[in-house]
Amino acid sequence: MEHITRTKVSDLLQSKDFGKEVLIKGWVRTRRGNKQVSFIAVNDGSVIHNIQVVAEVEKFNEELLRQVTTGSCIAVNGILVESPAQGQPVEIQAKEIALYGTADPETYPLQKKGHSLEFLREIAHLRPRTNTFGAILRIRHAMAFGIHKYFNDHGFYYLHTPVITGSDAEGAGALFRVSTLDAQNPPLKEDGTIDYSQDFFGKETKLTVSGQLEAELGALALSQVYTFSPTFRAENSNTPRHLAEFWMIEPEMAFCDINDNMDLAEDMLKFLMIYALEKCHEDLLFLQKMYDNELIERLEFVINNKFVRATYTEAVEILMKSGQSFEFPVNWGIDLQAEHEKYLVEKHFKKPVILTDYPKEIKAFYMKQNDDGKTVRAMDVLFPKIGEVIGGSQREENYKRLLQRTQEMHMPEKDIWWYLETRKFGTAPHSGFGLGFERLILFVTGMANIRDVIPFPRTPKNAEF
RNA sequence: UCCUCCUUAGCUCAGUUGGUUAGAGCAUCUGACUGUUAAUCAGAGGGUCGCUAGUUCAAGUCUAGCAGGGGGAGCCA
Repeated sequence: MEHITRTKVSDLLQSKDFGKEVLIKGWVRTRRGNKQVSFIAVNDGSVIHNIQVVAEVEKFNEELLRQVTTGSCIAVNGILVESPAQGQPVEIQAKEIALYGTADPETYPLQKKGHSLEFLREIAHLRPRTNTFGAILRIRHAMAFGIHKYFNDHGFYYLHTPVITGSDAEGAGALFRVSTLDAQNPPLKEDGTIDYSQDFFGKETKLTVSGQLEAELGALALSQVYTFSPTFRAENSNTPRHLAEFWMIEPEMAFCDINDNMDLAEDMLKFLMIYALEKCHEDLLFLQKMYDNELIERLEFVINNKFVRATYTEAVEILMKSGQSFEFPVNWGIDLQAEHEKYLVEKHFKKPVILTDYPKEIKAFYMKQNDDGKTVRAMDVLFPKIGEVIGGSQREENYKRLLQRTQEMHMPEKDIWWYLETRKFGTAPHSGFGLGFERLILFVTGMANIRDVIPFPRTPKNAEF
């Protein structure tokens, strides 16, 4: 059996080496047939399609064939032939079948027929074996690889930012505490509060919500860096667009203003859509057929249209003149709600939109203030269907103005003295943004729930697997 | 966290005004079929109706609480 090397199913399906002896290994999707012949569909995850193994029943041990059931794992040695039947270009005439692992058909939860996505979430340990999750996971890989490729090709350095942080500097939401103290009986200070000076790091530490502040430190030395890292939010968010643990991509560029920043965001997103269409065409076709019949059209739409750029103030005017009745009334100064963003993207502009120059009160302390004294150089990229996919800004590089904003927003200086020092020592104009990786994957796969685009989702009340 | 809907067989779902022994399709098992494609055909097995309490002669069905899940909203990426 092991005298030749294994070939991946993806390679065999394209092969024209008829008559050649091959070895495949994979998981059985279905077996059907009659007393004379068995057809075994085998998938090894290399491609969405299965390879059909044809076994003449009389040549094999009856007990062995009986155990080749949906979900079992086998190796097959045989001859690659052109398939005489419709449905597949090639198939394997089996000479030898080895069984690596059986799967009791009475208890194996995956059927050959479709399952609901909700049910598959309950068996996340097995759902990678479905066509849907095979496709999603291959696309997810391609997008991760594409992101590294894009930044590498554009002269960015991949900067590894810490996952454990001692500051809540970005203020992006509730944090998970990281501690080795005895939760039953923590050391207390005289005032009854927990004494974190006795904790592992000698201070209270959390899981990061963003690598941005550290990415800025990198940009102010290497000019162009990016992070691609897990981030954590302890918000009790129960929506199809939020995870407690998700991956974020954060480029940060010195000598770069808000317009350069927008150009980069648009160019990178378009590159990734093109990359997906090129590298994952069959998986996208499958997802389009099963879940979202406008998927490829939507990806091409993003590629072929220039993103609309408008200021927050212009957007507010459009919304006020729209005649729409919104649940949240519109006036200058409000944070735009999902319904407002949806109207702008899907009804008014009908294109991806980048909004800029938001009121400083609703944006983070580090964003560069405009000369009007009211707005900051923020930018949000809004996509159809999923809303905000990117949030970014030009950063405040002026030490005094940044310090003033940290004080106004009650940022503890002791936590971010190092960040402020970059503005004291060789400061430079710089910009960056954050891209939620799973939101990107939602858009590229056409999936509706973010729990279905990450292998093992972490959400409130759910850390199984 | 708020609003709303859902929870019945392994899966997807029916189940009438509360009323005898809770149904279907698929899956599984058995059998038939000389090349199948979500194969087809025949038969069989499979259920503490999410949990707890209550109303009632009687609860899958009505009420309350709890748990889990979906959709919408907020927080955001």
